[in-house]
Amino acid sequence: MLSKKTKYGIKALTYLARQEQNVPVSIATISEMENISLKFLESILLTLRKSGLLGSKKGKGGGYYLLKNPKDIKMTTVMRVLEGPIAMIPCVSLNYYEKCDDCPTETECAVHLLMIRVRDSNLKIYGETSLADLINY
Amino acid sequence: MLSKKTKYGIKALTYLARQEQNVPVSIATISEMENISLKFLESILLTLRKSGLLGSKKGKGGGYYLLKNPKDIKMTTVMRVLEGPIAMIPCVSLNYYEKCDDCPTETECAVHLLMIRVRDSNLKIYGETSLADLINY
DNA sequence: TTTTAACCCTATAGATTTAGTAGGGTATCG
DNA sequence: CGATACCCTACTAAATCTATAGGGTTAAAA
Repeated sequence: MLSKKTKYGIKALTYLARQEQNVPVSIATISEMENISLKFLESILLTLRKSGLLGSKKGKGGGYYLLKNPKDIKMTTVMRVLEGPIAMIPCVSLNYYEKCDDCPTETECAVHLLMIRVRDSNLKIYGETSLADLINY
Repeated sequence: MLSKKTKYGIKALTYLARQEQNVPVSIATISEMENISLKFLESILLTLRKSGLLGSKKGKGGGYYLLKNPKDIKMTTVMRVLEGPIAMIPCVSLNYYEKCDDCPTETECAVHLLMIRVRDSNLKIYGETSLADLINY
């Protein structure tokens, strides 16, 4: 299951991507427009800023804004920042690999084999989808 | 992330699928061979039996066995039984659909759009992979 | 018929993760 | 200076996961 954190994070990013000019938008505005709890959203946007996807401006007229063009923000990055590894199991993760305790040889593991297929297919989708692709409805 | 329950369940199913004859195999045997906690495995096999994938035989010489040919057991079924919905979010689930609280119109939701793509691609993989496909390593 | 192997089933508990909430601190603009 | 808005840490309630406990039932073999 996708966490609310990821869901809200993507909604916030697309809200910012839809702005005509790239001026700062306050947490409060995004919170209202997208129906997201203000304090929860605050912590999500903080994560996105620390990851390098968003910039922020403090004080009156401040808020968050995208640091890159929406078409240059791949969902692979967004998902890794918000949801964590794209692989469904550590033994097939490219960035967070970890051996299974219970498998003597992972090439013989059915789960391993299946999850490699799932990982590759999901990586393909996230890799060829950008923020810009998600706002053209 | 894939739960241990699903992981162990798939490993148990493939263990049964690898048997030459379809004779009952005890929980204890599978537990030892696949390094899975006996009691945890017991509850997983119970789930698989109740879902109609496995049959069981009580008493001495008893155990669990597949009710169908491995090539006729699609991973779509296995995943739904063990892990639950294949969709990553209820608003794109075919079998467990639920509307999001925060979305006025879901056709305009970026998350919805993205997760439909992910769901379809995963459904395709699970649909064209059978238990038999996973034991040919 | 008694013993033993093996599944049946419910309840519970500890650990972890999720989804927030609280509350004060800091920077900026007018 | 004071209002606005982000910064950051800590905490908590609820849910989920990963088992474990323990007794009950069935069936085959001695």
